[in-house]
Amino acid sequence: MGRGKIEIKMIENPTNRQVTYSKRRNGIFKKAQELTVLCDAKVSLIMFSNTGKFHEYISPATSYVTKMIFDQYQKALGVDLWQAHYERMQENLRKLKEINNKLRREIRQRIGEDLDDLAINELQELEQNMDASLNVVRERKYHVIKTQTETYKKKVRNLEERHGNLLLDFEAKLEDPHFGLVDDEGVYDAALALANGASNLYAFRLHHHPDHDLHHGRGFACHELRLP
Amino acid sequence: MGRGKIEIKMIENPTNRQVTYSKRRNGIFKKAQELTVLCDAKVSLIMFSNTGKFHEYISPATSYVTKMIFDQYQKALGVDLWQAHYERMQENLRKLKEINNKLRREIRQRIGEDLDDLAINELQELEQNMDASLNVVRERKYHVIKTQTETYKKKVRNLEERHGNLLLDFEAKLEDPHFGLVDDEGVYDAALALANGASNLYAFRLHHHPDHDLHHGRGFACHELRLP
DNA sequence: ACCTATTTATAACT
DNA sequence: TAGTTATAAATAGGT
Repeated sequence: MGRGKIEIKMIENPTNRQVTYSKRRNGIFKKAQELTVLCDAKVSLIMFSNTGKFHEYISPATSYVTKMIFDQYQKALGVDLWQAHYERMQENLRKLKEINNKLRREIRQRIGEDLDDLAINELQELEQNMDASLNVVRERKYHVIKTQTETYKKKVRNLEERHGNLLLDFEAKLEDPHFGLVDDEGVYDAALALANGASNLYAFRLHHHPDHDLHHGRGFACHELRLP
Repeated sequence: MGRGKIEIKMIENPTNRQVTYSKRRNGIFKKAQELTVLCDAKVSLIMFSNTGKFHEYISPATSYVTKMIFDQYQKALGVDLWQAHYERMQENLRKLKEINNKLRREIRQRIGEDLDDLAINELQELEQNMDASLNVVRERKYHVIKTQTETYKKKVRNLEERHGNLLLDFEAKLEDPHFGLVDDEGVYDAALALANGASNLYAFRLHHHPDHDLHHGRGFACHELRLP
């Protein structure tokens, strides 16, 4: 898989060999990593280049069973393949902590703390930055409000229209000779039942996550659709 | 690389997972074998499926070297300490990553990104929060500007005063009989030399980082103290 | 390092 | 499980 097909035999040119080693090593590591994720497998991959350079990929422990089996295998061999992994983990941990601290500091400054060691131009920059961001947030808020308001308006209009149609329909039926009704109470109950039963058909579900809805919006919907 | 692209995440269907494991395992083994030949490398590849099945590829002449190196690792470092810390480290790592993501999200929101999944009340809160923070930053900025301006004012006032005293002193000396001077040119030169020489004593260094100074502040100071 | 023509691996299907 | 094939991914050779 490349510009040309190659025969699988030792690459004589040391430079090419080194380049190929590096590329293919990364390829294999990537595939090993994918295998651990895709198939919940445990992989230990250790390699030495012909120049003696050492590289490895040790998959993190995945499922409990897999880890146990792997541990047993290690025990049997008396080999701790985890050592290098541990060191890499420590390095990761260190880096993450560092990044974390930077992030925290950035947030603190954006909350208005920790400003003492900012120079005047840094302060100026931060202020402008925050001002711009605030505008973005404001615009988003207005957008959301506008969109939601329009959505609810539409839904209410729709509901009202359907409700009105129903009542018209019902009235029409009242005048229909096939629907002669005995007394006022009966008329009232029937109308109520029809209206209520029908409104279930129009109960609107909000499409996405419930958290996405305005509280007042949900309250409204519930109220409109609650049965007596 | 198949009929469709797949996401790298655990394959839920056990049958598919098994099939993929088997195929990809063979793919990796093949690549490992090719690497040993092409690049004269030593590879040790051990894997367990999540069902506990064990497979390995050990390139010729590798296992001895590999074992030796790992034995050395073990000897050099207290292996048992590792196991005790490992679980906690993993937990730490996980938590740190989680916190990191939260922090990043918070920052992104405060930068005005990632606002799409905020509800209207959350947006409202964010906006108020940012507004308050922005005010804090502004106040801090004004405070810094005010403080620096006053400091510079004081320094300038001090300089002017000293300079004035010097000139007075010099004039006094001119009138002193011990300092009889021959001609106007001489008087002028001497005064100039004294004034210039003296002003070096009062050249003020800004205490902190150069970046901390107002640009106009620096420009001003340089101008005042530049020698003719 | 990066690019891309080509080969190779493999996902979905049988 | 083994084979087929359309497509994604890896990479050989080049810059």
